[in-house]
Amino acid sequence: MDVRRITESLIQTGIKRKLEEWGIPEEISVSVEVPRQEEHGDFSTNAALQLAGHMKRKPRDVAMELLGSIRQADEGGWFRDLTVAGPGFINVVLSEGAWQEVLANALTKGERFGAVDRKEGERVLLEFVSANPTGPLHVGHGRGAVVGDALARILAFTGCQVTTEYYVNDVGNQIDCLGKSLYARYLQLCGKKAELPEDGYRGEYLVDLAREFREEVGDRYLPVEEEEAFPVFRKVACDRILNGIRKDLETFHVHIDRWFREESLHESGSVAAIVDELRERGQLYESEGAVYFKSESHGDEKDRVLVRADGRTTYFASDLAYHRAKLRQGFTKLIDIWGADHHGYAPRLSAALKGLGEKDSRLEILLVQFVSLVRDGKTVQMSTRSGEFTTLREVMDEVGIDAARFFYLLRSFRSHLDFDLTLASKKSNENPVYYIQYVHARICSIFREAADRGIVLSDAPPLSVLSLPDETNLMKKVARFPDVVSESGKAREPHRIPFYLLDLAREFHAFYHNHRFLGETPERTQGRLALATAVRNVVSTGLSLLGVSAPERM
RNA sequence: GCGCCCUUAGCUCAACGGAUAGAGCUCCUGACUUCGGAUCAGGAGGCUGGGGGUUCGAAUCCCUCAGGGCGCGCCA
Repeated sequence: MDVRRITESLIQTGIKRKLEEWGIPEEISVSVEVPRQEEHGDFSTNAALQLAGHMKRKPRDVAMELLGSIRQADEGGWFRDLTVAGPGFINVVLSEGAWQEVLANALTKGERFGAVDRKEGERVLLEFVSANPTGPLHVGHGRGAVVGDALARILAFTGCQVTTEYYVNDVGNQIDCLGKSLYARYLQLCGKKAELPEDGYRGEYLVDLAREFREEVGDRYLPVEEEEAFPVFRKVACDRILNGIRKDLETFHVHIDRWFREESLHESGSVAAIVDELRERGQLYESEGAVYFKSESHGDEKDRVLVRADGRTTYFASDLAYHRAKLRQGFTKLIDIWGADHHGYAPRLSAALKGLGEKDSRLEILLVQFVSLVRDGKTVQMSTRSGEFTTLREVMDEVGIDAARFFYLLRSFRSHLDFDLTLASKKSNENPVYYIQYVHARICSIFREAADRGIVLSDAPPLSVLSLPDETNLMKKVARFPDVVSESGKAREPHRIPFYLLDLAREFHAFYHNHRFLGETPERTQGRLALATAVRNVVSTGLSLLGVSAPERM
């Protein structure tokens, strides 16, 4: 039950009737909003402002007529007050009964309040992290991981069928280079002089890995020819690093349903097939021995190589086969979450889907901007190649899972993030994550105290006693939750939820300070405990959508 | 050079084309004998980077300039 939806439909009904009367087709977009200012009511519509221009009438006059029609449409007394304000807005105040009805619904639904149960929701494949298995996850990957995971939770909660997937780039030059780097490290440990490849991976983790491997196999690969030894090292490096990544994500409570290996596309012949298909569709041509895809004609800035002069396919070819495979599995929406450094790649992929005759609107690419770490007010420098980077594991250890996830999600992923390690690791009032968790702990504490006093919340608490402005305001905040979650999912903006929760927490803490939950009249105590229950449920559900725990004690 | 993203309070950031641009942190001043002070109340802090345009209405859309980030491989 979404207050906004109910309100919106009543307003729309009223407007529609009036439009029919006036003989105006409903092509004008009319919005129902939650005003920023409380004095402007619970909801507000700009309908009259939008219509007045077309009708060549004064907005306020149009508003007056619409208002009458909306009032008529509201047969059940959902609205308490309708007024025309400012340049011609129609402001709406809901009746107390309406809010109480929502609260009752929130109590019935419990932790499913705000959830959408849809049998045939959109089938979404959400692909994220997909970091090359050439090193441990760092703080940048962490952001993509949490954003993707939270989005998956939000979409699932709002009625989508979501599958999460990690695309493993386990073939190609970079993996070859990784294998060579590990091989060099191994030889070095065996006391042999060996140089890392020019663009090799210099991180300390490969030395550790080489040591671990040598402890298992000893010097067995010392006399083996490089060509023979190399594939072994490549596989060992790739597998073990990927294993580390799996563990990191697990620790971080990031859930991946499927791990999709690039190599499987080669094994199954999908890559070759996609090249053939594009050739049949007349999308390819040869130049200087290489095969190009005509991506420029589909909106990319230039044509791209699919097959190199030496006959090997490019990463782009694999990626095409990969996305085609995803679409063939019946997903109606593919969401890819990429690091912002890959943004130039997006037009190429959409171009390719068009070239394959697919609707490119089924592909949505979200670009997550970079993360800088800040400690004690100073930026921590990072560089993957030199191996000087802060790993996700280190951040989790330093600030904790809850705080790390929360800090990642508190900002729009479309903007750069300064991750303040000093602040995030503080277990004090400066740290906003505890402000929210404290609401939950506090309410649990109230119920512990209630139990001690022998007070039990009844199944049908008298909600009509909740008539104080502070009580109504808290109810209103609770009632917004379904709308916030729904919008957060539609806009692909998880950060709206932490902001909402901070807002709710503020409202609750203020209420707590000014009123008592226990010790009033029995009816009032029942009503307030009901309200507290609803707040606790919303906080708990909201935090779970972020993958953050809701502790009973802190 | 070309392309994409960003620029909002001292700092970090919000704001579905709407009305007087909001939070947190920092700084200052206050509050509880009660259910948890990881709390609450108040104050200070802004020409939304500059300039044009569209609109009844612009932080938001368009153009332009300036500053910052990131791309522009037969790497992935």
